[in-house]
Amino acid sequence: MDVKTVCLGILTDGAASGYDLKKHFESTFGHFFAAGYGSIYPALSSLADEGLVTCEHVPQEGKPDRKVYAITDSGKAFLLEALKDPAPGHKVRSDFLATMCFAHLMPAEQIETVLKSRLEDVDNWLKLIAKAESCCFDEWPPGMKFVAGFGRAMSLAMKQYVEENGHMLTDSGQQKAAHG
Amino acid sequence: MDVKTVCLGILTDGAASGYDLKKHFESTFGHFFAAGYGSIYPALSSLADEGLVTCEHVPQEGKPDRKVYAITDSGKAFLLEALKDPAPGHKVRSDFLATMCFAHLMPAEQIETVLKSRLEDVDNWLKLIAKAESCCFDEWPPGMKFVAGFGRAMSLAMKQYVEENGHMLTDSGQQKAAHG
DNA sequence: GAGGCATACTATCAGTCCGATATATAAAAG
DNA sequence: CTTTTATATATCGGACTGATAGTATGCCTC
Repeated sequence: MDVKTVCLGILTDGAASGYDLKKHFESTFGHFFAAGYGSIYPALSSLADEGLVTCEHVPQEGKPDRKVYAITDSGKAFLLEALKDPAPGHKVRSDFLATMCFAHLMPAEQIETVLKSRLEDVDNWLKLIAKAESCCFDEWPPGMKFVAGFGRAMSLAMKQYVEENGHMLTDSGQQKAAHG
Repeated sequence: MDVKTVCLGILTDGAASGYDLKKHFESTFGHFFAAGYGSIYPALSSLADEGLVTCEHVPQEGKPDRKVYAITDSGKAFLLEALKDPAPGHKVRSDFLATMCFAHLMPAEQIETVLKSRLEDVDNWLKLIAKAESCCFDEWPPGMKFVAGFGRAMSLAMKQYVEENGHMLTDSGQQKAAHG
């Protein structure tokens, strides 16, 4: 499942520009599938080349043309085929956990800063999910509701774990010993 | 935090070959920071070029030389500098959730296959974490214990959410309607 | 009314990473 | 006797990330 395929999926909900797609990624997909302009624009060009989407140029005053992309029948067929993967992956890439593995090499103060920033980050995700739900929940297909709930459940679990176990990293160790 | 930096961190625990590092990534780091040979070997070459690690060639009969890498003082300094990032990220890239967003385009049977495979995957992670703990828990620094517990907490939360909410995706919808 | 910032819209590029693949040997399993 | 598993190395194309860049409008503040 690459960015191209996800763009195609979003387009099943209506035509959109690259800019629109980016906002969609930020608001709804951000917590589990990030994509920036550097992925989206090449993806759309490539989809258009392959005939999976059409591109309509909408001139605007003073701004660059809006390029509005719409999915085609062969695009829909391609998407349904891509959705047949029986075991789609779920990967985590955590600089946070990689850093914490080496907590014994860090001063306690630095560790606390990192834990705090993680909790702030989680709160931002929770707010983002709540915001997305408050605006569109009733219109969402069941899948989007499932995914939003998933994001909330994982965020809450992370928050709870960090709050209850963060002390492991700063209690009793070289850090405290060096202190007293 | 790139693969290079994590390799450097692992080498603080003793000299190792690229092959050893790969096993380390699989057993302990796998659930939050995956890396394959395609990342590890170039990382080690580059670290050696920069003088952050040394490389000792150990000849072996019938097999290619073992190249054993050890961290240098400037390597340690580089690592401590890298660990100063106050807000290291934690990213999820989930083909699973991306697929579920479009569950309304999929037959119920396919959805159930996907959910089942996710639960199996979670169980594998749990087993992997338990195995790593059973062998090394007492020797681990606090950071590794924290990280293993984190992995378990998140895996259990995911399992629970999928088990309790998976029905949302197959109950009441085009799928059931088309059925009856 | 000048400066700064947000919003709207496009796009590219270097660096990095991922997955598959290739090569070679040997022991263990079937 | 053939396949699998383990030990070890390494490369390559394609994909993705994060930063950067350009251009125009409008809003707020000093």
